[in-house]
Amino acid sequence: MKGKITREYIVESADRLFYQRGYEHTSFSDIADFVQISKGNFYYHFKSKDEILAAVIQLRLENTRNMLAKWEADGERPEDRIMSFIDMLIANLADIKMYGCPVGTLCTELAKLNHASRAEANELLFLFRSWLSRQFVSLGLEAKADELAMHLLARSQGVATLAQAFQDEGYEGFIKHEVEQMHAWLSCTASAAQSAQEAGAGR
Amino acid sequence: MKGKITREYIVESADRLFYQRGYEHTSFSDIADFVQISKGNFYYHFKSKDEILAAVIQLRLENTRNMLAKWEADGERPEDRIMSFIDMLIANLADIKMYGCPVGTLCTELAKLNHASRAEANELLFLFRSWLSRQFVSLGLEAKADELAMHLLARSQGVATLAQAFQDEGYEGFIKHEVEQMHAWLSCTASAAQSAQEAGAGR
DNA sequence: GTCTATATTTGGATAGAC
DNA sequence: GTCTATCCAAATATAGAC
Repeated sequence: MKGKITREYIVESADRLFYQRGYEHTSFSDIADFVQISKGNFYYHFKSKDEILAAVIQLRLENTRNMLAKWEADGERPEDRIMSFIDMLIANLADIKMYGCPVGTLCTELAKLNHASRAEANELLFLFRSWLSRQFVSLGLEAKADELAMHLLARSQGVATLAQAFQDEGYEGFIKHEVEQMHAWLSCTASAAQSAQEAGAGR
Repeated sequence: MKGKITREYIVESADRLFYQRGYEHTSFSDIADFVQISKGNFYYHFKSKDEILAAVIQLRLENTRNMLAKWEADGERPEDRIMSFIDMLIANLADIKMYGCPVGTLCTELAKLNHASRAEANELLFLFRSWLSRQFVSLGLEAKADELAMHLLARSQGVATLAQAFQDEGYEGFIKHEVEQMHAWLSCTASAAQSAQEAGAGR
């Protein structure tokens, strides 16, 4: 069962390295060095670099699904659940400043490479989009749910991009400020939805 | 003076290729093939790949400065000028769907590569930021000008990222819808600034 | 200024011993 | 399952002829 462990360790390391350095800029040797195995052994576990990328994306998909399920279980109201999404920017502040959003930067890179795994990477984004969309539906905003989901997703992507580019040249507290604004936007959207529903019920 | 022309042609071609395929993923041969010169000749004009990237960034900086100056000259009110920025998303719709934002994607890539020219690429983003900031100052929003500039910049970056990732899977008219919302946000911000100023003047 | 030819290095990938 | 040794292709870069 040693193989299982090594394989997992490779995937986790590659995940981290791809995030920090980018997929193309991370070589087999980089991963092998990090995991401290020989390149030959590496190929016992993965036949190609594409294959390891596919494994990394599968791992991320799984982790993301678990995270979304947890948010779903933990958040009482839909607003609370959406808040979990927004607050990711704060929870991962340090990493985002250094390496951007792991999902967005991967999708951007694979798009330029025209890589075979591009669609799977986009599925990561889509997971967030459809999850957010469902939350907005729960808020009673069926008609605009997907629009609102895309809007919020776009804003968090934009914040991550600028946070990484400017790092500490961004005005102090840029991310926190944007997060606060997203909170405000969400409260506004949620309460508007509620009064619309009450008005509908009162008719 | 043939050299001047060739050099310029190389830089323009590299600019385009770096945008479409990414910097690291574009090889010398790719550029040489595109320009239809030999690799040997290539090195007469540029000693290294880093050097050509630097030239490409300088070209983009120059083009950006010219564009901003034109917007400045053409737009009557500050709102109109800011609108020019927002409408870039529409003007470059097709390219953005295919390749994302040329500035954002370059900054993201160079950040991961930890590339020497990273700071110069960021300067491109900074050009937009400080220009937008000045427009908000003209609107009478000195105190919040940089915040508002960063906010708008982030939103346009986010829209570009999602537009590229989802391409036609995004709901129909995603970019246009977001642009409309940015217009609305801008009108709202501008008129609030105006009434604040009038209230101040009326005191 | 432009070419062909070639050197150098790196990264992806394989063979075969242990 | 892991290693060493090696191959191959691609990419950066140089030398020298025209």
